[in-house]
Amino acid sequence: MRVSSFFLNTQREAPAEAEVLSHILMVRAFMIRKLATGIFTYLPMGYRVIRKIEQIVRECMNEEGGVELLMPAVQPAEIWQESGRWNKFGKELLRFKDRHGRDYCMGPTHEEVITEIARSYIKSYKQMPVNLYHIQGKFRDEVRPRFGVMRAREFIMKDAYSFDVDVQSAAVSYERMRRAYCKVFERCGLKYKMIDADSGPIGGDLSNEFMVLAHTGEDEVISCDACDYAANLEKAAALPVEPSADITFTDKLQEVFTPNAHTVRDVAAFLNIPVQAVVKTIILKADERLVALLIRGDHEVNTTKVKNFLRVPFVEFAEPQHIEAVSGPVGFSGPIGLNIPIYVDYSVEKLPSMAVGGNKRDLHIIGAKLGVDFKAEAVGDFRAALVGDVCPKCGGRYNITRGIEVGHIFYLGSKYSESMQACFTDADGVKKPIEMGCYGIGVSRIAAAAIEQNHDERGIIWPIPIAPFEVALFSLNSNNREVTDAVELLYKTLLEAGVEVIYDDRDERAGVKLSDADLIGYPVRITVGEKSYKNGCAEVKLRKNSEAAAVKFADVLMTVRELLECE
RNA sequence: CGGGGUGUAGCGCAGUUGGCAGCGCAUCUGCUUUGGGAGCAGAGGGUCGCUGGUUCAAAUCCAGUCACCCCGACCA
Repeated sequence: MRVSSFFLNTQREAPAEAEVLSHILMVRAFMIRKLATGIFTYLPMGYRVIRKIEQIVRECMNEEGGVELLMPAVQPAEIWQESGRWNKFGKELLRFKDRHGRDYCMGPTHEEVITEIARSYIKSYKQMPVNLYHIQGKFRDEVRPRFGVMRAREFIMKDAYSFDVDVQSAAVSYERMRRAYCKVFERCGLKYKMIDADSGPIGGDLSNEFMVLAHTGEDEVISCDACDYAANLEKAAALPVEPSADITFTDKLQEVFTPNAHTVRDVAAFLNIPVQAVVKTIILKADERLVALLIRGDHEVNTTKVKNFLRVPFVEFAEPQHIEAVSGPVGFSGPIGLNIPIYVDYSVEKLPSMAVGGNKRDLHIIGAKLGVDFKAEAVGDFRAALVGDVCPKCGGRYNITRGIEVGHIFYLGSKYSESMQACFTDADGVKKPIEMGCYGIGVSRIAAAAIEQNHDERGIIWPIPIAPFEVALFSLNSNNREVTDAVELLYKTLLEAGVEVIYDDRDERAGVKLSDADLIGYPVRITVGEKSYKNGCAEVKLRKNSEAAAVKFADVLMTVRELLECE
């Protein structure tokens, strides 16, 4: 490809709205253009990257038995009503009506569509296992799109769905996808981590996320400093923590007047005890009922854990009027005399006694004991993990790093097959719901994540497998006919050899071409100037290195091939 | 949806006692340049987000509205 006949318009300055580096660089390198909030055009340079990523995904999926199809972006409301998600999904689901007044939505995901297909055609155990996937534009009306294509409303996703006869077989399908995903991210040249994840609103039991490690990532990843355990903050186990040895605990139950003490910190300061000896009583709304959760003052509640423990669809903090109805004024709730179920975090159980709310304004109670002054419905892990917590696998300590979620795999079980009646007849003649799994990769997000991970002050440094072009070629003296002819010859040679080369044949000064090549981040750069031409050489340089090597014209092709292969 | 902020040329911005709409980059023309975003000379490009109000006069003051960005609850 010649730049003169390509469509390239690099920018020296990015729009002020671009905050993160990948967004700025993608705009400056003329890879994307915003049309509306969270809605982008992939310009030719950017689209080449997307296509490269798609192809890697395709190959890895096919290797593990995936079969590609293409489902529509617009979906009718009926199937969403059937699965029960038409009302549950929230405003992220962009709904609209057609000219006849029928309800439709832009597909944010395709469980409903694929399940509708599966139930129509998969009738026998002989037809499984099967894994269907497509790569397609999704639309989610995100509350706050940001960071360019990192969190766009319209984005390109690969989603796959597996269908199996039983749990054992589904586990094999899940494992194959896990393998395929690792291969995808490795082939894309990304440093990533597979972590345990909560399955979220899509549902199911077993779930892993694939995180690209980057400082600018939006997600927090817990990882062990000693072993390979890693988990989403939502999911990471928080083992019981013993109270500090130097605390003396009061034995005697006693009411204390605590004026103007509204936060745990205030109360601890007023009572002159450590924050960890003050226990918060949090009133939660779990589905339709209220429950109390006891958690140490220095810990935070993880509502996802509570939700999973109680096996309810959602858990949220109760409204003030509900809190007042069961436990007196907000800020003074306590477990003693409370007549809703009380759930206690492991670390609270370790406290010999504690300070708790008194269920009256400005009143706290010290010396309260679990099992004596109040009873727990259950004890469990309900808090968010912290840096320094003990790893459940090996006893090491937790670190927190940031990451960008580029892939997520779920075992769904029969969630959709039951609600949408996708059943098959098994070998024993019994009708059973199909066991499903679903597997997503954010294709457009991978491009952004790769930039976050691979760049310098000049621009992008693409990993070779997903670079828009492998090689950039140009003359440093475009006015010198001999030099230019030599470059033309090199261009022809590389092109005929099947190397993905972009030839910057514009009538520009060397500095312009060099800057553009660095900004766009082609992995290999070949230049010829008057000096090197006299020596019968071209200068070959890797984007990530600072030094160029002089290579005889006849050896350029071989050198390039070597570089592309071993890098 | 709550809190904060911004809308002036393709991009980055300036524009306060209210008085001819500006600068840099980019674009076009010519000459000179040509190994890391060239120099000089010239040119084109605007409904100052939109609507209404105050005023002889509004980019500027007031009201409303829309769009966009940043911080919080979602997700590939």
